[in-house]
Amino acid sequence: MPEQSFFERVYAVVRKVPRGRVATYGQIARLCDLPGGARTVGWALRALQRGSRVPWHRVINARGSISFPRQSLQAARQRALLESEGVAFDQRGFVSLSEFQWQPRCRRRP
DNA sequence: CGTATGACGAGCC
DNA sequence: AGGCTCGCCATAC
Repeated sequence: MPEQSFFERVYAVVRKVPRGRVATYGQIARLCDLPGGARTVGWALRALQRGSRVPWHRVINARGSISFPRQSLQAARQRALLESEGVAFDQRGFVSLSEFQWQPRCRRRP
């Protein structure tokens, strides 16, 4: 088995984020054993092809907001997808992480 | 192989 | 609140 790239590890983890929940870029990086790799997670998601099974829209930034420019079509699409899953945005466009952040049950211990 | 690139994050103003 | 700097790091070129 060839070693999977960091991107592939990111995709594997993001696929575990359940409907109606969100994760942050930094959270995904930590779950991939690369603390500080938040930007690289964004790079990985950006590289996704249309039609992938990776729920990229469930990944938002550490402040609970969408990391696309406010008025962009991408931001609107991501928000619509999240809202369709029941994720609520406040008046400023923020998601309450304490309410919606995904919390994996078990972690592997080396 | 050096430099550039980002869907980031923490801190500061 | 909103915007800036700086550190971060796997890929892209």
